[in-house]
Amino acid sequence: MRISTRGRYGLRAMVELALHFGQGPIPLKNIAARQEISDHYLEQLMGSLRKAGLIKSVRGAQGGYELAKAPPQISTGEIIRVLEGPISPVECLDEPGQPSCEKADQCPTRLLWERMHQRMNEVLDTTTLEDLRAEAQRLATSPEF
Amino acid sequence: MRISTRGRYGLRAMVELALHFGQGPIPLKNIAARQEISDHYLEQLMGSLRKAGLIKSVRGAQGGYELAKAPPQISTGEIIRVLEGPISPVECLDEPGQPSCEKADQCPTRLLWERMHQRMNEVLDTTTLEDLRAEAQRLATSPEF
DNA sequence: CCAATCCCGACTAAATTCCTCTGGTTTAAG
DNA sequence: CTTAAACCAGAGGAATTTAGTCGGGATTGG
Repeated sequence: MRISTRGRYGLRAMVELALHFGQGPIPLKNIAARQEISDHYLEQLMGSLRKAGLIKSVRGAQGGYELAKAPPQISTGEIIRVLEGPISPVECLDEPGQPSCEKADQCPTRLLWERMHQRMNEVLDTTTLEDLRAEAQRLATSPEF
Repeated sequence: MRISTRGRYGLRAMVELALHFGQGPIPLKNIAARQEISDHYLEQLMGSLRKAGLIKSVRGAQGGYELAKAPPQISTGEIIRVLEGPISPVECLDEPGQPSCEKADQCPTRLLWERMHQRMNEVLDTTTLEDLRAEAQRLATSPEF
């Protein structure tokens, strides 16, 4: 029941971009170094985030990545779902409309999974990148109290 | 981000036991057949549930398994955690007190993981086996309306 | 006794995760 | 124009986890 490194690293990279939002592109190498993530691996994650339209890339020398939208306009749900796929405790809840399991109408445990699913996604959709950016700033400015 | 077959199958078996609570031990073979789970595999899961004190076993002919407590006294959290281990989106939240990561004080993403962790476990701890037993009964008695 | 049933540990095939590696293409700066 | 910084794309592979299988042993009611 874990978020994998894709989601964790990717989210950290996004927070990093949020901290420098509006300051032009940040090279991947810098992010990778600061977050202690393998360049090549992070490159894969950034590719996914770019294809999803959450970040923009600038190629060539002096290039890098930047957020495609302002931090308050990006939910952590968008980020995590791009990197991890649908966030649900069981496969049969992946597609909202679809039952996807012919026994769904007769499945008592579905009640529990639906409750979990709802809560998890509620958190992801109401927490924005701005929240994490602010938290990062708070931690950096008042570290020892 | 999924509950594995251990948790899913084990929970279904527990609901089965809840439906027959107070009627003496149910043989594993019956549960496995009704839930379409491999006997041997389910045996492993029942072993874990027994060691955790959630079910009692009766050995020998006419033996089987039964709940160790009444359905309202068993939370789905107890069941799932026995079978899956701690339910948390990231490893560093496994131990409640422990930070378990030396950078925890400087980790902005922790905010998100804590929120998710709290909600997930809230659902697990407030949903009881009785809730699922009642749901099973409801689904069985009014299936087509 | 013996058949039904729980108990236990070893093993394994398949899937997933977490990367690494190679070889591009694009572009700013000198 | 050349070079080097940077992004891009996809193959591959080691380690881990998952989802079981298998074979036998222990207990007990009839």
